[in-house]
Amino acid sequence: MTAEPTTREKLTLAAAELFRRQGYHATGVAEVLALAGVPKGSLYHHFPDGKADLARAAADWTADLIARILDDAFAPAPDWPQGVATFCHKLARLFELAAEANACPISALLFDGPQEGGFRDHAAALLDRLLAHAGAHAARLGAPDPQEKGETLLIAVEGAWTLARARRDSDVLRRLPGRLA
Amino acid sequence: MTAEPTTREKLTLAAAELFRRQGYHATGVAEVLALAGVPKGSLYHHFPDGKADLARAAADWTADLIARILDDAFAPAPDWPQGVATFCHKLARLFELAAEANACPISALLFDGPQEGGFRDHAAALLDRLLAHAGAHAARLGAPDPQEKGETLLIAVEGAWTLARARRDSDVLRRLPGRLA
DNA sequence: GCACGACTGGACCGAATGGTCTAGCGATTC
DNA sequence: GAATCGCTAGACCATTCGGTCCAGTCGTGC
Repeated sequence: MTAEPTTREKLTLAAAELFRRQGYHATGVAEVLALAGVPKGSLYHHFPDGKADLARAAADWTADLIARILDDAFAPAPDWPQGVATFCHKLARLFELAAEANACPISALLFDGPQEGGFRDHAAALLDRLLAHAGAHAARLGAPDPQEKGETLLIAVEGAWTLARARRDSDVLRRLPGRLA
Repeated sequence: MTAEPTTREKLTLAAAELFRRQGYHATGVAEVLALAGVPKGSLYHHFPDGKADLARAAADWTADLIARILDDAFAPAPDWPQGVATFCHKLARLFELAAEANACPISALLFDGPQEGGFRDHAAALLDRLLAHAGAHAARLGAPDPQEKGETLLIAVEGAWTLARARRDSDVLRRLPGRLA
């Protein structure tokens, strides 16, 4: 059974959703609260540093999400190219879920955040972990130059998402595997 | 001789700079004013719609800048791959100019803007013009499938800039031509 | 059933934001 | 040299922002 999400989870999810759609600075704390259905007091109980804490939690949650999608795509794949294909399709579906104004989860959540407090370094570390994750899958599947393969995938996905966003069409993401071959 | 920039130009430049570094929403009008060295009244004289107008002007200016760099790189190139190499190197230099927290000019200025008033569509149109521009160079240089070539270049540049930003190192951009080959 | 601590609920606050308004400056024209 | 007009200058304003604070509530251990 799905347990009722805790207040902390509700806040993290709402923040991740809104920060991705509108960006960190364009989103008010009140909006997050409204979407989560949680009063202000609770936020500052669970996240003493307020909005900045929320950004960190949302970034962590999103990095986990991407890592999970990465695993789901590559674990059953017979080789690297097929894993890439599955991964891109999964991302395309993720793109389509949020029809309006959906920035790339990775860049939006990792780079639009509080300017102080080492958020930037934290985000860079998360990205490096994702890169290593992708590289590990490439190595496991026997792809040559796995590190580079992972980097290329991430670069391509990042760029393709931007284009898809501009066009409001996931097609670029869907056709990315062909372009990478 | 270089003419003294007009107030309008000073404001546009300052806005483009700050919006790119920090994002639209994270930048206050006062900051733009301070960097431009212009009082508030002048802003609302030249840009009646205030910050939103500023975003449009900054986006236009940036799109022109990228188009100019594109032309500078591809005009003297003997073939497409060499043009790509030059273009990437020029972008890497642009990256290094703003040492701190520099988002990709394209995505930052085109996608982080006012939510109302068709800014999004305007930005999408600018991006399409850039794509067409790149495609035209590819066609002129006799590259096969020029439209696709242009798209691939833009996707790669967009993604590579993101990675470069995370690492604060333009290396990814510099080595992009090799990756594309 | 009482005491306690974790958590919720929301009124409240100072600061900062984007935007308005009007007085005045300086060049150009008659 | 007076009138005009494009533009500058910055005081001022309403609103919204993120954040604080404390009274109340609920579940748990005694």
